[in-house]
This record gives sequence, C-alpha cells and structure tokens, in this order.
Amino acid sequence: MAGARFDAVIARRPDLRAPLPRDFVERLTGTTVRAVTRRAKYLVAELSSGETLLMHLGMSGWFSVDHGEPSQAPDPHDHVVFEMSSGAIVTFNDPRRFGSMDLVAAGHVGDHPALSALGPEPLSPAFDAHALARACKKKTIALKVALLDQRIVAGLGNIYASEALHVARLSPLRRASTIATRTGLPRESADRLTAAIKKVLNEAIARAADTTNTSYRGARFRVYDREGEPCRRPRCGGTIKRVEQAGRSTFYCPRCQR
DNA sequence: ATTGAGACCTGTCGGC
DNA sequence: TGCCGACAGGTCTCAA
Repeated sequence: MAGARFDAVIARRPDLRAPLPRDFVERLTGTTVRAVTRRAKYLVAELSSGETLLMHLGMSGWFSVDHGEPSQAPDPHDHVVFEMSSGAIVTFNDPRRFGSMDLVAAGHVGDHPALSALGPEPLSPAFDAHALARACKKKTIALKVALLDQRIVAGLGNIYASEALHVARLSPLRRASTIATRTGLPRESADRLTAAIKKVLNEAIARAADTTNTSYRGARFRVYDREGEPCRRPRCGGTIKRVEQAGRSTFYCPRCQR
C-alpha cells in the first residue's frame, strides 16, 4: 500500500468492532499512502490527505493481497476492500468482527483513545528493566495480567505473555509488584523478564518472516496450548499447567517458574 | 485509581 | 451424523 493511491474503497460491512468512521470511503478515495507503520497491535497508514488510517485485526482479522483480480469470489467476511493504484487489491477479512478501522485527523494520532495510554514498544530501548519495574511497582494484579495491560508494555498478547514468563522462569501467578523493590527499582526478575519478552518477540517475528510457516498454530510454543505436556526446559521434568487469569488461558510450568 | 467481570461475534472442536 | 457446550490469538465498559 505504501506509495499507492486508493482508487476505490468498498465498505461491504461497516459494523466492525466499532462502526467505520463517517465518510470513510470518501475520505480515503484519491489519497495516497505515505507510509505504513505499527504501534502496539495497530497498523498505522499515514495518508497524503494528512489523515491517518488506524487498523486493528482483532482476533480473527487478516488482509489478503491480490493483483489485478481477486483470486476468489468475495467471502461473506470480506468487510473492507481497498483497490490501490498499484493494482493491488487489499481485502480485510474478519469472521469475528473484533477488528476495527478508524481515521484520525492530522496531528491527533497520539491523542486517539486507542493509542494515548499505550506503554513502551517492547523492542524499543525505552522498554528496559527500569521501565518495567516502575510500571509494575504498585500493581497488585498477577504478573501475567500485568503483561497483557497495554499501558505497561504495548503489543504483547496472550500467547507471548505466557511464553516470556516461561523463558524468564517466573510464575504468572505472582503479584506484578514482586519484580520491583519497594522503591520501584528492578529486581533480577525484572531483568530476566524484559530480556525474555524481547527474545520471544524477536523469535516470533523471525518465524513470521519465514513464509513457509505462516500459521501461529504451526509454531512450536514453549508452554502455550501445551497443557499436560512435558516442560521443554532441559532437565526440568515438570508438566505444563493451564489456569485462567482475567478470563484468559495461562500456560506455565509450576516446577521451573517461580 | 485500580481491579475483576462481562460483553462484543462467529467459527471450530471434542464429547455424547 | 448431529447437536451442544467450551473455547479462541483482543479490547472496551461498567461496577465495586
């Protein structure tokens, strides 16, 4: 999409998680995409009109890209179609409709409610043990629940929260504040957790870049979705357990994660 | 202010 | 084979 113009925009089904913004089609058509970036789990397309297109895939959303003609007949879950001047036809498909799209006026992207309270990007230098410890210092919630709080660290999801805690050998059940001293300085556990988050995300990105393995289900997770199976940590011998926290599944090894 | 519970919507899978 | 409940990768709102 970067560098291409919206020749046509088709909003087949405007009732996504939030309704598409007013005049969605008119505001996009004819404008050019300057650049596509990302913030947390939001895709951010900067437009020549000055506006910014914010997109979220929710749980089940994805984009397909066809050139010339769509390869398939329209699916009932093809909600938005972008016909670009490059010839690319970009289709947003989302069965559950937890995804969203919004348009933000120039200079107000940072004020958007979805972005304004986000914490640091986990792969940025700003996200270090000091930042994590400070953010968790007064938190009575479980450590895993804190990792899913996008104000503490932006963009970590349910799978990689569990994965990072396993790498860091930390129990998802401990209180978040236990990785910081009373004064909010990082304990060794905060160092391990920060490094583990960066590690699992970098690995996942490298895997996703491998087009021979596009499905997350094809991934070989350390703990996620492995209830009852043996811990992969060498010589641990533990068995992966599943618990529910804040309505989400958490997987961990009670033997090596403390 | 922080926390937990429930809501949003549809598809898939396992058990009976 | 068919039905039914449980569960799914993420926010967002509401009430305590």
